[in-house]
Amino acid sequence: MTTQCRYCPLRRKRAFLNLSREEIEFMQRFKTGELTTEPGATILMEGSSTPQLFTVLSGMGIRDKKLMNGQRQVINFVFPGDFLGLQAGLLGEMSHSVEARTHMRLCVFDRSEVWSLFRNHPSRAFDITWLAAVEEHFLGETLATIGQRTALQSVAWAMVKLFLRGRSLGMVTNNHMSLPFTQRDMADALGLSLVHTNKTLSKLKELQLASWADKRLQINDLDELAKVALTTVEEVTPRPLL
Amino acid sequence: MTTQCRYCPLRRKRAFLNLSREEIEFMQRFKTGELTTEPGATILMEGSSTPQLFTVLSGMGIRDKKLMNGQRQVINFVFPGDFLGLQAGLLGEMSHSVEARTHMRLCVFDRSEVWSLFRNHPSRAFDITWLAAVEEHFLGETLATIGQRTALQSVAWAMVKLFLRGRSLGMVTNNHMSLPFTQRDMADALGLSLVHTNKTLSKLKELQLASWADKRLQINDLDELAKVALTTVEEVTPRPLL
DNA sequence: CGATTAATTGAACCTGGTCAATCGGAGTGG
DNA sequence: CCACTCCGATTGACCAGGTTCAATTAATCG
Repeated sequence: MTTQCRYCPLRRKRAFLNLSREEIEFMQRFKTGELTTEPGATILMEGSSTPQLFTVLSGMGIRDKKLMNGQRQVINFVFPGDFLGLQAGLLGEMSHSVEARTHMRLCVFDRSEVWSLFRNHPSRAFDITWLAAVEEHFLGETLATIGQRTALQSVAWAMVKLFLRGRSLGMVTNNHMSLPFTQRDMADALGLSLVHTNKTLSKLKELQLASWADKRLQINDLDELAKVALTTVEEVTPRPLL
Repeated sequence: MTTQCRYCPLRRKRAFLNLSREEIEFMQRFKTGELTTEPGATILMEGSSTPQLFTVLSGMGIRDKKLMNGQRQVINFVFPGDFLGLQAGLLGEMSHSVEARTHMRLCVFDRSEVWSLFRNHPSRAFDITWLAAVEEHFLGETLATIGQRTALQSVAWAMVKLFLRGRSLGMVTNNHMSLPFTQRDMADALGLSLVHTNKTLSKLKELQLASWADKRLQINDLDELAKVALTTVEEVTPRPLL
């Protein structure tokens, strides 16, 4: 028994734009089921072409890709509300994998319906493109981070971004939020070595800016952290939810 | 007097998918003019919200963004057929700038018509999303490059990608193509220093794999270069042209 | 001809990587 | 309940890929 879209708990969060009743009903027909996965599970595999698209209902994960010498690049971190599989849906093949890092619940859509969505529901098509543009925007920022920021700036930047994203989803209590990744995940996301990532985290803790232990992130001074990260604190703009 | 879409010289190249006559006529109505720029000109500015979208008819450029300490990250290189301004068109604001590196001719579209495009022409809307997905794919690869590849691998990778892109556009003659960027552009694209980029280029030349001088790129051994770059030689898939 | 921009080269230095060992917690089997 | 094993986190020592500084060359331009 799957949740009705109209009762979807995500829709109420201020991180997401509201849909009209009619739009919600359409998404309900688009939806073909729900998927539940355990931590560590691979939801989408690089190079594969799955018949499904997903929206994350709860839980967190990572997108990553591997190069032929075995190294790994974490593309970004997956949060509730994220739309997965656009690449497979449009290009026919995923360019990265998606792995669960916690228990996850996913809303499942049928890839073959994407075209009918474009044909019959331009506003939803627009939303998909909107999400793709946001993703592109974010990847550009990440590129600038890995390419230009120092290790300390990079780690600080990642923490600011993760924290703001979490806050927009109501996951923050008392400057704390759950961050169920490993230091290796973070290292591979920032193009740093595991060892140096660890030492950099120690330094941020020592500076009393932020600490991350036992899968929990605590931010002590967001503004100062952002300053170190060469960025500014900006609320995440509400996004469409599919 | 601007070119009629139906006579657009780009459409004939095998890098692009064919459109039906009806689709071409629609694009003709969507098109509002042409823009010509000189090398160095800024076509779109980071943070601005321009009323225009562009398709590159000829010439090359770069997309880049600056961080608050003055450093610059080149996001990628702009080729004929590229669609510019999607971010401003959808998100209302560009997250990066676009600068011309040669004389350029651009096809101009009106941003306010984007919505009508989604409403009335789902196949074109689909194409826009397709392009956004390709862009996302490419940025992921770039991320893996900057994050995981060594300097030699990175520069080799960039050359392979640029060469393949150029070849798909018919810009290659005898393993040569025009590459009107500076070493600084390349350095900022790969997150390397100018000096080290220069030395790495020397090494690739010394290895008889590729050389780049006087704005011309010459590839001597594409397969071997790709091997150094930890990648494979894959033809660029034909893309929609807007 | 001076001024500016891009490319090139050498040398010193340092951020961050590699290697290696240890620790602590969670799970597992005896 | 303890021994054993894994895995992630942590720390120190050493090292190198790549940065920074600095100087020179070459080409273009008013």
